[in-house]
Amino acid sequence: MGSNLNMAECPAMETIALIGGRWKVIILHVLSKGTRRFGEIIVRVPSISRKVLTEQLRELEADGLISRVEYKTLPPKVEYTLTAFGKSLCPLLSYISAWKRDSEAGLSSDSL
Amino acid sequence: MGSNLNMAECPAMETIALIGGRWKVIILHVLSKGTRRFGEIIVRVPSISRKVLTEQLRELEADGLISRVEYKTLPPKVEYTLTAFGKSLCPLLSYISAWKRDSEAGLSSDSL
DNA sequence: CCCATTAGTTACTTAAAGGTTACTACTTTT
DNA sequence: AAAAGTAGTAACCTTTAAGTAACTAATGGG
Repeated sequence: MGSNLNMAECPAMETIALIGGRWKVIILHVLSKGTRRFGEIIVRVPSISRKVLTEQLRELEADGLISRVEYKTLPPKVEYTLTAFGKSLCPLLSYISAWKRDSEAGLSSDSL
Repeated sequence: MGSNLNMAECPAMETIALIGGRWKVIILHVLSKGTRRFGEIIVRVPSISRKVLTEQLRELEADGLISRVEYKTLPPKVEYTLTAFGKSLCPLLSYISAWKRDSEAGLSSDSL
């Protein structure tokens, strides 16, 4: 408590807060391929529980990265889609992935 | 336990694991300006405790992002420096910051 | 009547992260 | 003798994240 001053001054930290959840990168990646239902997401994110998936989706929604549309059919159907804001994250995630793969290609990681 | 299969397949998640610690981005930012001693880092990272700073530095060192050099003088002196691998993160952090600032510039965030 | 289906929720437990306070080591300075 | 300075450690506590298992709602099908 009382240590969030830094956050406010550090855009990189705010971004990490947005995508730093245990499963958020994978969920975002799944949704980058298109709209998906709850059940479609869960089978594509191995070993996540329904409770945790629900939590992560709610947070992503609260942060404006995804939208949730509920159809009042039986059985229920809920669709999740990246918002424009969420889509704007995709190049960033690609960049992050690419950095990791490049670093594994051995350029500078064996300096120790 | 037993859910790390995904991590291994997701470079972006591995990167987040590297820089996702509560203070890592700030610490990396401080060190991007040059070699710093423990006491110099702590005054530049407001409200971090010595214990937590030590922990974060140890993790960054274990991940190969920074190096730690201890001088056996009195009083003690320890210097922390970004490795080449750590330096390779700087452009990525800039990119992440820039994305956040751009998104705040209002382009797509007001879609809700 | 009972089962399946979908998208959850509830209650509970465990693990990890973060934080506070006090203490240590060793030498120089007062 | 006591205090200052540096870089920590140790013991302990709190908060947050994550995970498990069982349960719900509403309806169609057998």
